[in-house]
Amino acid sequence: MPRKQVGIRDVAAAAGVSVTTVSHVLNDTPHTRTSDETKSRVREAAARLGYHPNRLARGLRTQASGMVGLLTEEIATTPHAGRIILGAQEEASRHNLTLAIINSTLRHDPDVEPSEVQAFLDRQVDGIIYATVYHDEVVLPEQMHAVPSVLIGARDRDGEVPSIMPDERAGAASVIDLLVRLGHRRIAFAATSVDVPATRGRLRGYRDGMIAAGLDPSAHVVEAVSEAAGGYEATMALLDEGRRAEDRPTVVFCYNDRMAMGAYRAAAELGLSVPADVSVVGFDDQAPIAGSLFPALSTVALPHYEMGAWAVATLAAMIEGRDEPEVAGPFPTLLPCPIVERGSIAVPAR
Amino acid sequence: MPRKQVGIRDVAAAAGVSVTTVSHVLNDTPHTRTSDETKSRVREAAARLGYHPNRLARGLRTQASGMVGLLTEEIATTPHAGRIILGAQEEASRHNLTLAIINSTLRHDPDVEPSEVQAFLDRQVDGIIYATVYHDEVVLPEQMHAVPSVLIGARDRDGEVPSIMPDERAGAASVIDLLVRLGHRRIAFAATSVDVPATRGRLRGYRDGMIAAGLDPSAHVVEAVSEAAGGYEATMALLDEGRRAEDRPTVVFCYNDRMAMGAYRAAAELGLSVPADVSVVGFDDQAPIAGSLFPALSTVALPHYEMGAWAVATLAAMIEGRDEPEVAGPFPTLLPCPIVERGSIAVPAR
DNA sequence: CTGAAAGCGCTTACAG
DNA sequence: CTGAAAGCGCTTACAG
Repeated sequence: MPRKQVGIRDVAAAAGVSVTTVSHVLNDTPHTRTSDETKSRVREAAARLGYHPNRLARGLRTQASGMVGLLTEEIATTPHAGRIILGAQEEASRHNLTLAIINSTLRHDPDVEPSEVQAFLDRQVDGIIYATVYHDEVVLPEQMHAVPSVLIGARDRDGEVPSIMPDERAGAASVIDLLVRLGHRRIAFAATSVDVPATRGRLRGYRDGMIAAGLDPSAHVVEAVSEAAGGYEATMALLDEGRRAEDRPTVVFCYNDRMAMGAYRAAAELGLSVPADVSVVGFDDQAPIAGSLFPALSTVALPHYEMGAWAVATLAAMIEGRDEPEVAGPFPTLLPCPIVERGSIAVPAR
Repeated sequence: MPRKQVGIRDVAAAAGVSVTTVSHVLNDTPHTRTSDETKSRVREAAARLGYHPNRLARGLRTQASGMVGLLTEEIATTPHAGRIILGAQEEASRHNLTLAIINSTLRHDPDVEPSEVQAFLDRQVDGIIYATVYHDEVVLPEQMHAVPSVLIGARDRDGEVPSIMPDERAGAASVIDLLVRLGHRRIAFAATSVDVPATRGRLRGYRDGMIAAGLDPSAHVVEAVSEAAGGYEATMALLDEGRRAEDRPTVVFCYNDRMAMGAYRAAAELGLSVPADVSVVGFDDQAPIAGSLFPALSTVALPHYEMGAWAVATLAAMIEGRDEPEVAGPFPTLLPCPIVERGSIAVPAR
């Protein structure tokens, strides 16, 4: 069934020229003159025979495989990994690169597994992306320096590798700014205690925003598990602990969308309407929650697609030896997390 | 920085043998005798130099790249694509294959884009997987027959290519069976009208189950959009349209988990408790909904990981020329959709 | 038991 | 303006 592949020699024979000429014409090799007549004969023959250069052979010869490797940490458990892959893949296509993927199992130590990097190097990838979401700082294995590398979601402990992270802190602060401008003053934060970059950044951003507005950054902060159940408990504690209505927070800003789901339920049980009685804000813009709640959840989006695309674009620049600004640092580059306004925010009742 | 790679010649020189011998030893070539002493000298030299064979060069020589290509339709919008990729990748690792990924844009016509297949063929992939979720039948481009190919989530119109799909129909029927055994009789189905394989299969399964139990398969079926809002409306219509409690369905089985989310809200607004007053069942086991609702949603899981793994395993068998049962057909192979029981089902109140 | 040599399908100095 | 030839790093008949 795999009928013999047509090679450059077949094209050369059909066009009555040498393989050298075919290569020059098809690749538009610079500093090479070929008569227009020969060129069109070659192109016509290539098209007629359905010739497609063997990228393996070309890669061996040029020492550039045209492949980049994406190592994702626990792709299965990170709901947004798909968008990182999508961004990386589409950017790769634009650079005529192919994306290879290896899933790395989640580890407690932040070190990248050398054997997984080696699998890519055996394939002669032109560059490697390591994408993590659970560590803020990782140690890269020696081999990773053999080719251009970039990091998504973490910082290289040795500071040598370009990296990019969402600016969770600024994203959280911008939420407070928006709420304050709407007239809110008693803005609660349902935090969580797991020690990952996201928890620290979002809490800091909340505090930044509160302080900038001259509000007490710790009056309305509670901690709970980062799931719907935790959001429920936190919201119950925040809204129901015998407070008079005029002391009650007018907004519950949740560490993530799952907690916001629990906040909705708590509000409903307390007979409070979202957003008329209490506004709710999430973080992650996690499908399908954000759009499936009623009212639809206002939240902060993570730039997953953009990080994937940035990683490949940066790699491409490094591979081509271009000195793009993103290659220069300082690292990590921080990407904005835009607020996605839906129906769960209103001006405070009083 | 990319210090010169060590090649097979370096190993040969270090071990004092020919490259032929190095190749034989490292690959355990059959029908080849090499003295144990030479073998260990070669292995030691390879280890000491950190030699890793160039897979590009080997692929060119053996005409087998060791890569399989996964073409996914609109990975970004299918929440479970990640698990297909994970299953495919882990199975690929087991076969010493590398997974390359290209995202295909969603089209209305069910034809695969030839240029995307060609991108893989240019890379000399040993096999191609096309994964779709929106079409039940696709037309494969001519080129796809150049290498072993398999289909996920759709059937090849020409019936030549092995394919696999979730058995949505049997999954839905098994839910009815479970509910009937618990004592339910008035089992409603919140259907949807979009014409994709999943909608038809699930509705058919519901009917199969109802008929098998001697129940009326159309008394409690309503249609709505396949989102939370549709589930809310459907459930409202089902539970509230002036029915007496003894006519009211005791279960709302929803086309998908998003609709089930809306069903919970409707029940809450009607003052009905899940599952004491009404049981709710979803379909998809879509993270993070199923586990974030309270009570946690009983639903039907889609075997995404398994389909990804099956695809690569089948491809590997075809590539190696083995006649595994899965290569024989008939197609499509149907994979079971297991029920995931959580807290949203109870025995009916009366 | 071991090795010299051809060749996979390209690109690229280099020569004419 | 065009082509002969070397070589990328391997594997594999084939010979000894």
